[in-house]
Amino acid sequence: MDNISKTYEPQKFEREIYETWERDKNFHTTADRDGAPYCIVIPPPNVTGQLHMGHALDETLQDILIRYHRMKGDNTLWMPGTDHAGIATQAKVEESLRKEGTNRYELGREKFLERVWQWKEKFGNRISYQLRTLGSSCDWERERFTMDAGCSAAVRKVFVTLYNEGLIYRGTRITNWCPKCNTALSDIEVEHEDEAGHLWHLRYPFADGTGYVEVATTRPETMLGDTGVAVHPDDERYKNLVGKTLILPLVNREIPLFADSYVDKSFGTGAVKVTPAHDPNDYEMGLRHNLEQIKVIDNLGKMIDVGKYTGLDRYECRKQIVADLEAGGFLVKVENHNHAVGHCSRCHTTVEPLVSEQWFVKMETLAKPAIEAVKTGAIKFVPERFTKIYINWLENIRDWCISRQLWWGHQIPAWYCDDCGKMTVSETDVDECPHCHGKNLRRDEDVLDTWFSSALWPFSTLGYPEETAELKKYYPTSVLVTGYDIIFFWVVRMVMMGLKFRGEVPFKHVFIHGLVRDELGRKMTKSLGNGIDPVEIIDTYGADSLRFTLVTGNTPGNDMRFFRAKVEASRNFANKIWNASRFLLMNLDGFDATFKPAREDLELADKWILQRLAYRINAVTENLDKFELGEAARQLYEFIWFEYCDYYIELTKARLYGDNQRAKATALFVLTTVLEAALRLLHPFMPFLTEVIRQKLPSATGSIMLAKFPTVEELGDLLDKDKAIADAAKLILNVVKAVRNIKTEVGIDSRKKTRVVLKASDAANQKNLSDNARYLTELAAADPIEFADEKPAHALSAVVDGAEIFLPLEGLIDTEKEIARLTKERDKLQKFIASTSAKLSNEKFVGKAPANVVQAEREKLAASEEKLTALDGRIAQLKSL
RNA sequence: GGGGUUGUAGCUCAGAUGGUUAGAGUGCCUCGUUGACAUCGAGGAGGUCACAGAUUCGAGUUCUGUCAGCCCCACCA
Repeated sequence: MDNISKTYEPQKFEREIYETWERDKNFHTTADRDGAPYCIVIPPPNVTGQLHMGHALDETLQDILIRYHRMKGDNTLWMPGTDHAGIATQAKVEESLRKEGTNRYELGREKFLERVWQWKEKFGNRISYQLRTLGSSCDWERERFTMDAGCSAAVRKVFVTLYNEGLIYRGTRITNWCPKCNTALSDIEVEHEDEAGHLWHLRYPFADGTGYVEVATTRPETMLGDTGVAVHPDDERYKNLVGKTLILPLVNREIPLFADSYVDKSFGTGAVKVTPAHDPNDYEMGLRHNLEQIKVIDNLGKMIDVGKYTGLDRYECRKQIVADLEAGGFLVKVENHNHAVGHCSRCHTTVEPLVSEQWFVKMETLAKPAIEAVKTGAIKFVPERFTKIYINWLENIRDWCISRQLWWGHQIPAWYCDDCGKMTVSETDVDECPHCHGKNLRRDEDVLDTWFSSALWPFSTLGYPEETAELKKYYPTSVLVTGYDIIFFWVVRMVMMGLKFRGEVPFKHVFIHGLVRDELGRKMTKSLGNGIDPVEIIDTYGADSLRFTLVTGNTPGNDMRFFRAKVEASRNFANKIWNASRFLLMNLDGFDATFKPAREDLELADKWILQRLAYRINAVTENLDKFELGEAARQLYEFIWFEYCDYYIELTKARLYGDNQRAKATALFVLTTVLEAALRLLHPFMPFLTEVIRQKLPSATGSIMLAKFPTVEELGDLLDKDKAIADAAKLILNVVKAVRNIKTEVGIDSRKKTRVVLKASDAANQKNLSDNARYLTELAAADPIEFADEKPAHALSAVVDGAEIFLPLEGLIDTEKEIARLTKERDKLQKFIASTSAKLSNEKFVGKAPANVVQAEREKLAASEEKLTALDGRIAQLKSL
């Protein structure tokens, strides 16, 4: 036997074990291998930085599913990789440039991209290291990156195809613009937040001097770009005024008063100033009424072409405009007004709607099949409630702005000819205009939204656009594991692209998890400084402890709170397993490992633990198949700690320390068999611990991660399914608990040997107790044990289903207290009997409830009445003393 | 404005298809180092399952409403 330390010390073996697995290529598979395909593509972590606790959860869930299926014999592939995360990574690198006192424009595009690639190398490696630390069994030989050659080829092919089919188009539109990131954004990259703002009421005079119209606005600075004022066509207040001309204050531009049913009569004054160049609604109205678009805010959020305001920041300009309006007598009043304001999801700057030329994906035709796929069940969400969120979003989708004015990303494959002015979109680079054969071509400088390449991830990683063996074998993948926060960003787009380009859904299940929050339930963020580094947790408690913590104590799809006390509990569980194994190994030392007991060698305890094992195998398997990973983990916790350690190990000690070699060998065999199976069941959750222990067991060969996942069938003859075994065990354990209880109530050490007198309720129970009396001695220090028909008067007592228990403890018995204790017990029982018999005398219950339920109630009642009689007799006896 | 979700022991949370005398971890109290484990063992206290109705023989579990918290979506200036 190896020396095995007294406590669980994961730092001593986790790294080495992972290296062994990787060296032995245990993570690797090939398409031609046997087994049903099981494939997960990793949600590629952003190369912006290192992994956080949310990633640790995501990867743990995936690794559990992957390891489970690999052990089940499936041809299992976990595709790893990382995402270039265009805007996010670029922002990080720009920030570090700022610290060096330079910027990307000074560096130039080429040099800047070199810097980003260096960044990518650094954090990409860090992420791989973290994934390994966590125990992730991904196929590293297949690691991918959203900007590698293969993914780039996929992006080009998809872009060109969609363009040729008219599903990608270029157009001038009003889009969300981040003045700080200096790029367009898609709708979902804008986060709306309620802000306390103001509603300014302004007077716009009529050109003919007949008075004025009062408008209300939350953004007075945009008035510089106003080209009209709109009212509702049915608004009586304005009906006769529509068509008149107004003079825009400060600017003195003539603008029309017109009617549009978009306007809400009940809001503000019922009159809206219209700024087509800087508000999406006004933009639409502007189109309907042929209004001029006057751009007064530039890409950086500064005012342009507006006289004395030119060059001012938009908020600075607001102050001045308000002051000038007030001075001119145009400001009527200012009200407080809360409203939703859009912010850039990356840098939190207030988004500025701007008119610009961008590339879009037409969503409607792509969205329809994506909705169908979920409605028909081709894709199933777990938990199911996310289906609704997904469908609802897709049914209200708008075109997707995919161009970004960034440098880091997939550059758009479009070229403009300076000679003929025509555009060419091509999969391969273009150096000659196909229209005029001119050579003066400029490539579109924009890059694609990072989610464009992510959308192709399930098939680009499997080889697309090549028709590879992997693509044939593993697509559609089995399950996508991700957080609910990126359903819109990523899941829907993968489904759309998968259906469009493969004709099949990209995955059959979407397993959604929640966020990992801090101890107080707050999001872990950099600004709060409340993030916990998974690697730090792993260093102190081990990866297995972290994994177990992340997967237990919450329900799929719900957020979880993370704190160290939880990890400590998991670590203690690991330590428990460690020590149970240590106990076994110490006893196994020098013993014949090839011994196999006959069925007759097994005693009650053995049969019982094997029954429990069979039960847990089923429970764990069923729960894993339902994605109830936490429940599966809980089953194992209970089995190992409460059944295997608390009872079974204790019940083998007499045999292990006794002289009967065959009995000892039998106990060791069952101990080993059950532990080994439990380790395999637990392996997906705690891969390192289970590997290191199993390798020390004499029976095991090879890595546990390639061993078969336990089945009830493998127990074969050892498993005795007789229900009498469970009943017998239940009686014994109930007596054990009762004896222990009495002892501690009167202050006797539960391990101090005490004489116990038993009175069984019938012959079967009597036999059971006497056959297994040794167990009572081992678990409750009942010694000697006697059987009697009479109730000893001077004794402490208890009643369980099937037996009365007496502890004749002369000198320790306070009769009054004993009566009180038993009376309390009696009253509780009486209450239960009252409610149960009421239930049973209710004809409706007996008539309508299922027969088995009624039968169960009858049995409970009978047992309780028997117990009550015994208790009453006992109390009477004590009172007569 | 629409949608989702949560409200169970001091704290963190489990409790499919309605039927247990409602559970775990942690914390608390009492006791315990005879050879797996004090990262432990034995025992105990602690909950009218947010509130009000409804359905049912029976509801923590289904439905409706109320209150409270959280989240997502949303172009009322």
